[in-house]
Amino acid sequence: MNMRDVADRIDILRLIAHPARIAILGELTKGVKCVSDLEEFLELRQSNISQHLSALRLAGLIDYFVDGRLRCYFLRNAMVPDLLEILKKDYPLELPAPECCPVTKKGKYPGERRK
Amino acid sequence: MNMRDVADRIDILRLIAHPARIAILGELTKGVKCVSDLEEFLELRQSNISQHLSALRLAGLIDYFVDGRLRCYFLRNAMVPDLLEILKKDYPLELPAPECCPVTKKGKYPGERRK
DNA sequence: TTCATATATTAGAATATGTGTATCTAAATA
DNA sequence: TATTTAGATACACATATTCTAATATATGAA
Repeated sequence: MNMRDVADRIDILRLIAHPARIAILGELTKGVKCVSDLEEFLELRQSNISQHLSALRLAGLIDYFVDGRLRCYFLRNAMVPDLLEILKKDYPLELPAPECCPVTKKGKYPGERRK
Repeated sequence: MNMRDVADRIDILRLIAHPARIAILGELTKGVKCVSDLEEFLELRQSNISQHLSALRLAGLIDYFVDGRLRCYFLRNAMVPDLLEILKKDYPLELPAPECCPVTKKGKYPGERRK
């Protein structure tokens, strides 16, 4: 895992961070879906869905096979289910503040500062 | 966890999906840092770092306390470490395609289609 | 006080992103 | 062959994001 990979994954993160694309990926996580399946539960124009699918495919997150005039999309990237899970996971509302100090008030910088 | 929460988290995801902000959050995951600590290892103008910090704080991801003229930032959101971990985690290059068909080739739609 | 330091804010330009309309192609079917 | 259906693509426009430069503010030190 080098830095380039991390940069690539940040690009992927940015691509995914959109409600329609999250919804699409959520469906594809459950199984193969063709575009008209997706149209049923996304309140978006067909062309718009197609555009999102195209972007996701260019990024290598999904792919499709052809069945007659259907295009059957499926998930290709293993990071996606993990990301979707985090979006649903339960978290504490806030992490505890460092002990040294109250939040957004005065405090003492803990440990050594560099330089 | 309702839909509003998911939408909020997608917003957070979008905010985080930026190299500088990932770097900042990565540092804050290790501990409290003030702005000039961050300036040392981010190759960005001070004002730009300040802008990123401000955005992250408005979203509730981080907060700070004041130590003299330092602002000491720390992590406030528990989803962040999980996200950062995913960015570093090892994944198979590609998920297996559905058995029914070769990728981006002809195949048969698996199971029942709806409608 | 005055100065230096640490950080924030503002404004604007450049660029990227999202979406709609219209059009296009390929496959299935009458 | 002509039509319908499933889906993709092109273009235009609005909006959002990101960065730079300049300026402002607050604190501690001289």
